[in-house]
Amino acid sequence: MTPAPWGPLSGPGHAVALDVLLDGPLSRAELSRRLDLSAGSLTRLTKPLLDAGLLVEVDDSPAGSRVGRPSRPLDIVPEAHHFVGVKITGDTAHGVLTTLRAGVVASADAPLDDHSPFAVADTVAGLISELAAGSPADVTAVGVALGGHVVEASDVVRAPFLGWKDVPLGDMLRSRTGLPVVVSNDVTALTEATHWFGAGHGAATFSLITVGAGVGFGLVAHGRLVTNEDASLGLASHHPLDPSGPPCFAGHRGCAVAMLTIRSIATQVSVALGREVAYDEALDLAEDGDPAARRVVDDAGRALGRFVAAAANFTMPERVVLGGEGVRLADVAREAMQAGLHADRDPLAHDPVIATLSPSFTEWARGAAVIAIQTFVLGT
Amino acid sequence: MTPAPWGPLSGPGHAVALDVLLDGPLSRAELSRRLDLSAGSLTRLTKPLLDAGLLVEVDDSPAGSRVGRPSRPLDIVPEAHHFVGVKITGDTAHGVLTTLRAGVVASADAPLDDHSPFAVADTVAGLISELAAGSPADVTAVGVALGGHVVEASDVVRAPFLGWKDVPLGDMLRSRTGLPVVVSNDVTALTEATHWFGAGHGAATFSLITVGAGVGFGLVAHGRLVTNEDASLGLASHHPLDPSGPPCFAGHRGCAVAMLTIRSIATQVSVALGREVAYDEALDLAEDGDPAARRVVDDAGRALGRFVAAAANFTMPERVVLGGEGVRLADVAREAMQAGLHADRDPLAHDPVIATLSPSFTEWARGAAVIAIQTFVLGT
DNA sequence: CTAGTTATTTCTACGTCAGAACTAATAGGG
DNA sequence: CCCTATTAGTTCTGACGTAGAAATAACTAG
Repeated sequence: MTPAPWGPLSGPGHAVALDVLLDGPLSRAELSRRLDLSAGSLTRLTKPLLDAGLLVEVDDSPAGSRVGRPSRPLDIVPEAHHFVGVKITGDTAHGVLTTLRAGVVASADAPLDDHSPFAVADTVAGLISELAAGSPADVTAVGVALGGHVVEASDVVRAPFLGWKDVPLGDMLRSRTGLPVVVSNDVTALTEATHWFGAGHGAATFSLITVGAGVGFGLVAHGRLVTNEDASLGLASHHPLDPSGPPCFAGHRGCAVAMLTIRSIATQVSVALGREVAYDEALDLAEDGDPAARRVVDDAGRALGRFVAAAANFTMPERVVLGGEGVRLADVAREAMQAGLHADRDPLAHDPVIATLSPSFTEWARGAAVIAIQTFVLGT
Repeated sequence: MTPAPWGPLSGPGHAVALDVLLDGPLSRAELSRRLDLSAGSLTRLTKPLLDAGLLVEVDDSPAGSRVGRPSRPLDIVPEAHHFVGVKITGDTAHGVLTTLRAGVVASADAPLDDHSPFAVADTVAGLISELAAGSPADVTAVGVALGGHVVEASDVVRAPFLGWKDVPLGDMLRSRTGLPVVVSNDVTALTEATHWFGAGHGAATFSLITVGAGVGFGLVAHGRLVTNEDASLGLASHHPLDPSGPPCFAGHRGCAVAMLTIRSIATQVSVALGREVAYDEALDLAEDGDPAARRVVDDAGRALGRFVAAAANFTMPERVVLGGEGVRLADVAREAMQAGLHADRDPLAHDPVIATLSPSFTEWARGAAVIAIQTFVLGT
C-alpha cells in the first residue's frame, strides 16, 4: 500500500484525520459533533480520505447506545507509517520503532562510549538503520531527543551532559541515514508524547514531572505545549523543596535535583549504610523496612509531593503525570509523597489526578518518535 | 448614538472588531495580514461595521513607512459603551466607570461596615447607581469582583473574607440595579484586564502576581486564562519561600502570605521597632535606611524574587506582571528581589521581563469592568 | 511630472457549508 | 412479524464567504 498522503491535507480534512489519529476510531456522526460540522460535510470530507486509504471503516461496534442505525467508525491505519525515535543519554542511545500511533514495534539500544559529535552521530545512525531494517515498511521519519537546547528542530545549541555546543545533529543524521530527521529536547518530546498518545491525552492542561538522572518539567495548557527559550534549561529542576536536604552540585540545598535524582538518592543511602547501593536496591531496602533507606526515600517522596504541589499550585493542571527512570520513587514513597503534597496544598483543594508512566527509557525514545510523527502529520 | 451591536456579530466580522478593540487603530491592510484574509474580504467585512458605527475611520497617520498610499486606520469608539466595575474588599467597595476599552472615566468608593449579603448588595448597588448616574451614556454592563469562588459568573460559592457561602450576588445586584451583572473572582478579573488592556497585552503567556491583603497568582497561556476549579483558592499564596521566615495564620513558615502581605510586613516592622507602623511607613523607613525595617523589607523582597522565580520556572512566561496594593515592595526592595530571583534561576536563564501595575484599588475595579466588557463583547 | 509603492475597492469564480430530503440499519412494542 | 422511533449516513442545492485579478486611489522619491 502506498503511504497515505498527510502532506497535502488542509483545513477541515486535516482536522478530521487528526481527530481520528488522536482519538481512535470515530464515527462520522461523532466527528460531526466534535468538529461542529454538519453530517453532510462529514460524508464529503471523509470520502477522499477513505479513497486515499488514509482512513478505513472498521467494524468495531462501539459499546454505546444500541438504538438506531449502527455507526460506522472510521480509523487510521497505524501500520501505514513507521517512525524511529532515539533518546540519547550520557552512556546509551535508546531507540524504538513505532507505528503512526506511537505503538512500539521494536526497540534497541547502542552504547555511547565516545561523546564526540561524530561518534555519537555514527552510533545513532547505526541504531536508526538497524531499527529501520527491521521495520515491516519504510520508515517515514526519525525523531531524536536529548537533554539540551535544540533550535530549528535540527541543531543542538547546547547539551551539557555530552559537552556539546552548536552541533548540527539533524544534518549529520540526515546525511548518514537519508531519512527525514527532527531533533528535539527530551522533556519536550516526552511531554508531547504524553499529550498526544499518553497519560496526558484528553486533558487540556497537564503537567509532566520526570525524575531520573535529572528532574524534568513540562507543561501543556489549552492543548498546546508551553515553552520559551529557557525551557530547555530545566529551570524547575533546582526548585527548592527541603531546607534541610543535601546540596546539589550547584549548591542549592534541598533542591529538586538534590532530593529526587537517582544518583542523589542512591548516594544518600550508600553513605547511610556505608556501602555502595544502587537506586533500585535503595528502594527495595526502603520497602523492606531498612530504617536509613526508608528515611532517605521518604524524604525524597515528601520532596516529590511538594514538587507536585508547587507545579499544581502554579499551573492549575487537570492532571499531573510522573515519569522518568526514577519514577518508582512515587510508588515506594507514596504516603510520604501524599504528605508532601498536602503540606503545600490548601485543605479545601482537590488532589490533582496523578498518573504514572513506565520508568523505561523506551518512554523517552517513544517521545522522540512522537516528535517525528507530529512533524509528519502537522507538516513542516 | 445608538450603541453599536456587538451581539449579532459572528465569525470573521467579530474577529475584525475584536482585533481593533484590543490592538488600537488598525488599517484594513494590517487586519488582512493579521487575520489571514484577502484585502478584498476586509473591505467587505468592515463595511457593515462602519455603517453600524461600531468602527470609524480615524486620521491618525501611523508613523510607519511613508511610501505608497496612506492607510486609513479603523478604530472602535471607546465612548460608545460604558461599564461599571466594582471590587469588594473586606471594608470597602471600590468602583470605577470605564469605556469600552477599560479607560477609567470616574471612580468612587463605598464603605462596607456590614458583611451581610443584603447590606453588601445594597451598598454595591448604590455605588453602581452612583457611577451610572455620572456616566455620559447608559451603562452597558456591570462587573463585580471579589476574593472567593464564583460560579456561573453570578453566584458566590465561598468568600472567606466576607464569611459568605452560597450568595446569589449576581441576582441580588441585577434586581437592585436593573443592569446586566457579571461576578467573578478578583484575581481572574485582574488577570483578564492585564491580558486585554494592560501590561500582559500582546504576550501569549504571562504570569500575574499580586501582593496586598493576600497573595494572588494568575496565569495566561497561549492567549487564554489558565484556571481550574481550585484556582480561586489562591493555592500559590502559601507557597514556601523562606524556611526561616515567620509563620502565616495557617502555620506555613515563610510562605508567600507570611512573607509578602501588607499586614505581615507591617507587623514585623512594628514588632522590630516596638511601635505601630503602617505598611507605607515601613517601606519609607526601609528606604531611609532604618536597619530593622530594611531587613524585614529585604527579606520580603528576596521572598518576592523567589516567588517570581518559582512562577517563571514552572510557567515559562514571556513576562511577569506584579500588582496589588503592596506592589511598592518591588520598588523599595528591587535589589533583594533580583537577588531572590537569581538565587532560584539558572545563571544561563534570561531574566523574565517584569512589569509593575499601579498599587491602586482602581486596578482591581477596572479588572471587574473588563470582565463585563469581555462578556459583552464575546457574548454570554 | 513620472515611476514606484502601498492601500483600498470592485467584481467574479470557486469552494465550502448548512440544511432539507432521503436512504439505511437497528431496537422495541404490539 | 410489522410498525414506529431512533440514529447514521448520503445526496443535493442554495447561500455565503473567500481569494484573486483588475482597477483605482493616494502618496513618496526622484
